[in-house]
Amino acid sequence: MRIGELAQASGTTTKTLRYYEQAGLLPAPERTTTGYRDYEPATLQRLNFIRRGQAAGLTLAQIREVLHVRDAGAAPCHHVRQLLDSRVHQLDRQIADLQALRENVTELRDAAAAPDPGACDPTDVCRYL
Amino acid sequence: MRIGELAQASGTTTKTLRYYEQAGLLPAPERTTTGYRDYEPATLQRLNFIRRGQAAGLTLAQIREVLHVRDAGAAPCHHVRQLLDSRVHQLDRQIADLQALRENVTELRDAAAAPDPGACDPTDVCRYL
DNA sequence: CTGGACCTTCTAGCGCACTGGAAGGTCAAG
DNA sequence: CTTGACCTTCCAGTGCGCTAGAAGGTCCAG
Repeated sequence: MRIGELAQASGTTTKTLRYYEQAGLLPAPERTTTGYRDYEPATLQRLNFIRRGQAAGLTLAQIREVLHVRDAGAAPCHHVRQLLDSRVHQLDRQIADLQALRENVTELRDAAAAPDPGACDPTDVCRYL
Repeated sequence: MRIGELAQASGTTTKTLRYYEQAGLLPAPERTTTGYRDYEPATLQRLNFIRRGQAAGLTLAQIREVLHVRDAGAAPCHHVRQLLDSRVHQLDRQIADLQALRENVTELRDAAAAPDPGACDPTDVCRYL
């Protein structure tokens, strides 16, 4: 399987595949006599795993670690469980932060929407922010 | 007011102040005869405005635009109102996205927490993701 | 044999908001 | 006079996940 095929099959680009290899997410594949990369079909599973990890908001570094655990022969279940758990907590924090921010920005916007356009203080930049 | 003083008064660093100048957020200040930057006290207001804008999640590019409107002599109220309004919508989208993601990741995590550690398919990387 | 699609490596850039460090000038206290 | 804190400019790097482009080799259909 050449890189272009794999790119198409996995819905990514050849650039990205070479980048993943260099980043340690994909093992260096066999080469044809002329130097072309020659991937095993199983690489597709690996790429799908990477995509699922990304969809869950994991970083490539985290995904790479899971893959390395797997490559070392161990079942990464425990590791994955921990990652997902801390990701949920992180999302909770992010959501709470954004909601608080939304409150503040909404207040500012409502104040700015109130009719009183002439009262801006020349010594300040803008009384609405 | 020298750059170090201003940095301390505004709770930032001299590096950041020079960066803001280069990025068009602060006007180039006067210089002493020996080349030191000599800021007007009003710069502190400007920096506070920048900080409030950042706290609302505006980018420096957006803040810079508001400042330029102000510097051109116009009241930036309308512009600020629009920025805040689109920022609220953006936050709504971000929050909704994160909440949906949280649902998905929680499901994955719960599946991973279910007791059945031996059933991993060797042809796949991890059945939990 | 030619053309075009594919492949290779390499270097460098994106956006964002800084941050670090080198090499040098200035200022004030002791 | 020296020390150390401050200031100057300039260049380069951070993290993240790619993306762009150059210069060249390979493969296959017509």
